[in-house]
Formats: sequence, C-alpha cells, structure tokens
Amino acid sequence: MELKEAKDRFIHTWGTLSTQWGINRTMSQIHALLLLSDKALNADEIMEELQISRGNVNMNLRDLISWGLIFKQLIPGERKEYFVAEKDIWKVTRQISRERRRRELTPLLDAMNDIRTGLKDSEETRSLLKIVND
Amino acid sequence: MELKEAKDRFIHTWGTLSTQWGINRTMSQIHALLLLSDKALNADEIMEELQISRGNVNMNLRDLISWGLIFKQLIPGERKEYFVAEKDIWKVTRQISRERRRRELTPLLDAMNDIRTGLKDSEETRSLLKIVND
DNA sequence: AATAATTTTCAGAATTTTTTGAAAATTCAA
DNA sequence: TTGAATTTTCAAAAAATTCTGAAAATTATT
Repeated sequence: MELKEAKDRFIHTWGTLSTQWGINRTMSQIHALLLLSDKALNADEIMEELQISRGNVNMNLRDLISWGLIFKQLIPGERKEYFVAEKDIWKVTRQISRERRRRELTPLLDAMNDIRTGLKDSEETRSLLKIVND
Repeated sequence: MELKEAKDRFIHTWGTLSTQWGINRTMSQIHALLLLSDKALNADEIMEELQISRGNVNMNLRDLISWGLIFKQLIPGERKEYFVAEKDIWKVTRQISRERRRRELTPLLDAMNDIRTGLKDSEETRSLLKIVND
C-alpha cells in the first residue's frame, strides 16, 4: 500500500466512525488530515484534499479550535491562515474527554441537581433520588 | 416540584443530551423511563407515556437489549412482554463503555492495523506509523 | 481611501437519521 | 387447526443535521 492510499483510508475510517460518537464526519476528517500532515494547511488545501466547500471547512476548523484539537499558525509573509493539529495522541484523548465533560456531562449534572433540590421529599421520591444522587 | 414533573424533566434532559453522544433520543428516553420506573413496562405503556409509535418503541427496545441496558421480563399469566432496566448506575456505565469499545473502537483499531501491515516501510511513513501505532 | 485577498455567515439544498403506521410474521389460547 | 393478540418489519414521511456557495464582513496592501 502506498502512503497516499493509507492516509486516505485512515481519514475515511476516522470520519465514518466518528459519527457514531456524535462528531460530524467532516470535522473528524479535517482533524485526521491535519493529524497526518507534517506541514500546516490552509483552507484551500483542505477544500481541495477533501473536496468540500469553503463554508464547511471554515465552520469545522473553528469547531476543532474550540475543542482545542487544532491551532492556527501564522506563517510570516503569508496572508492565509494555516492550521496544525495537536499530534500527541494522548493529549488529544484527554482534551476530548475534558471538553465532553464540560459541554455535556456538566449540564446533565446541573439538570439533575435542579431536579434534586426542587423535589419535595417523600417516600415515593426514593428511587429517583437514588439515581439522581449517584 | 412534584415527582411526576421531576421524572418528566429527567427523561427529557436525558434524551436531549444523549444525541450529542451519538445515541438517539428515543432510545435514551425509553431507557430513562425504565430507569425511573419501579415496575416493568410493556410496549403500550411506553408508547402512551412517551407519545411515540409502536414501531419506534419496538426497535429501540431491541437496541437497548442488545446494549445490555434493559431486559425482558415475562410476567406469569400476562401475554405481553415487559421490560426492566438495569438499575445499578455503575453497571450501566461499565456496560456502555464495554459496548462502545466492542462496536466502535475495535473496528477502528482493526482498520489501523490493516493500514499498518499494508504499508510499505519508508522514510515518509514515519509520522503516520507513529499515530497508528499508539 | 480604494481595492484586493481572505474569512465568515447563513439561507436554502442535500443528505442522513429517525419515526410512523400498516402489513406481515409470530405466538399463544381455545 | 383457527383466530385473536402481540411483536416485528420496512417503505415512505418527517425531522434533524450537514453542506454549499454566494454575499457580507473583515483584514491587509498599495
């Protein structure tokens, strides 16, 4: 297998599986592409490589940045913005866990808390409280 | 807050957040409903409670069973099938992790393995191998 | 200040996922 | 058996999500 083919397969697999984790396909394909690239890439290069629109690239790059998975890199003398991925796979994993907790688990726990404090105490509430308190 | 209201809120919150984790809303609402119910419920009761179709209930019940999160319970003298959820929240968590690993992580690792073994060795492959090997 | 390059936005289009509901299949009781 | 009760399937409809592309906004250059 050639390097190009291997990379394409990796990007494709990564993108397909991600949807099952609630992450959209393009976002993870861009992430994979940057993970595998040893140089920083700009929007046009990503569009070209993945055959997707500028708007799509732009939105997903910003998402990836907000997840702390990629970073802008300004290249002196270049007008365009370039992007690089965090390459340390363990940092990546930790960062994803941290963000998920912040974005999704915390709101759930808050909602549970609201329920707990708002709930009248009674014999009946036991099973609910047991679950909500864990 | 009344118990009924608290339960409804819990089910709703659970269902909303789940989509961000790649689990569909109905599946997690049914799960939440069964988690909170101290008696086993049948399809009609779930349809009624969540206002969804029979087909939808049926499919998602089977999904939940295949995830090991709920179980069929046959009630003597009853024709209908009843369902109960695993109530121990830690067992639930462990079960979800285990299933996700089996269903999603394993295929990813397999795909990576294919790439690794199929890849010609060369100077260029280093960065890819580094990621794939971790 | 004018203009050229680049990025961002977002309404509508395309795609994907979920849901419905009626028909088919299955199960059980008489 | 027969048929009534129940469960399962699945094509089509509905809903949700993602993507496009052109216009608007921003940023840098002359």
